[in-house]
Amino acid sequence: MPSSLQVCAAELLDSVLLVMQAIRVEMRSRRTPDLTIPQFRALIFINRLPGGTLSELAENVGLTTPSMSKMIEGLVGKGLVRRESCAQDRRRVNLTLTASGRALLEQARGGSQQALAQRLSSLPVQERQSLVQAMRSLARVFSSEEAPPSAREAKRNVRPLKTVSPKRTGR
Amino acid sequence: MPSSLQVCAAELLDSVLLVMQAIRVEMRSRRTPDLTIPQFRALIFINRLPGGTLSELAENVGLTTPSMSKMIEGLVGKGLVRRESCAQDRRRVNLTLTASGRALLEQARGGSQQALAQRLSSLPVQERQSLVQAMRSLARVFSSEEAPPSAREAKRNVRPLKTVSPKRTGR
DNA sequence: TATTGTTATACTCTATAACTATA
DNA sequence: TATAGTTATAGAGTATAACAATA
Repeated sequence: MPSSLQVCAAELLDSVLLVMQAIRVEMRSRRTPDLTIPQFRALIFINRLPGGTLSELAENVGLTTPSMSKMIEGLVGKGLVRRESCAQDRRRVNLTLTASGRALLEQARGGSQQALAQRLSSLPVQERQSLVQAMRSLARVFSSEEAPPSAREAKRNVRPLKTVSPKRTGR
Repeated sequence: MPSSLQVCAAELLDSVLLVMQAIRVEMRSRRTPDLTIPQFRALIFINRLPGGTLSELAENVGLTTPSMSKMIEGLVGKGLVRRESCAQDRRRVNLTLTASGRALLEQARGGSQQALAQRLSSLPVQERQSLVQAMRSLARVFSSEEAPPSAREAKRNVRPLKTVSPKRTGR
């Protein structure tokens, strides 16, 4: 049944966009919108892999290294991230969260989680349990460190292949 | 079991962020990054509710009306959206997709869907079926037109309540 | 010479404030 | 007077290009 895969992907796409919107609304609704979503994702990454480098982070979040360097500069300035040059290779930097960074991450995550929980509360318990199982399947498939080859290649090679850069800036 | 709801929300949050990242990577990887994600979401909304107004769209996507006005100006310029003043109330505008707009939306959606399908292909069929069910539960809970009261109130009221606007611009 | 990260510069997105047109 | 949308202006985010420091 070849359509099953496409149907599944379509349903996933729709639902993820819907849920993501709820997360955005929640993040915007805070009195102090402490974090942008890219910053949120950066903190999540650093928290998950402390001591990672700028390049790794940039690739994961999907920014160029100059942009990420600037973002990190801001986060260091706010005391959320610690940036230390690596002992073995002094060109690199090691990124870790400060206590404030961890606290803010937990707060942001908690707020989003709370907003989702409110919506989910209207689901029957059984459906919630199924949902948890499904989310774990998703996490397994999407969190693999090696991204699908096509995506990675495309991401790396698309720019060099272009002869005239169409000035696609600022997302 | 009160923790179950929180666990569910936490799993959902993690997974949605992961999947969203895959979608972003895919959209960025195109030769011609035709649409930003906010533009993508605007087209989705207009497609779902043709004839909607600028304010409705802005609220749904989560932009101010001036920002949305500018975005629409661009989309109209590209021939993707049709903007007509409303007959009953000539202050309002009715937004609809052009044929090109629908085509581009389908293309963008298809690309994202394809990227997701590639990841999902490694899931056993049974897990995919469970996933589809779970996504339908999610869609049911998150697509309700009346957003949870707290979120809507927060969104509307937070700015007027502030005495000193902390210049939170540019997301 | 190659690689990691930063600085310089420019452009896009989005916001707030002020305005126009209509109700 | 209140409301829908636009225009004016400014700030934040991100990109490309050029550079500095280290390997």
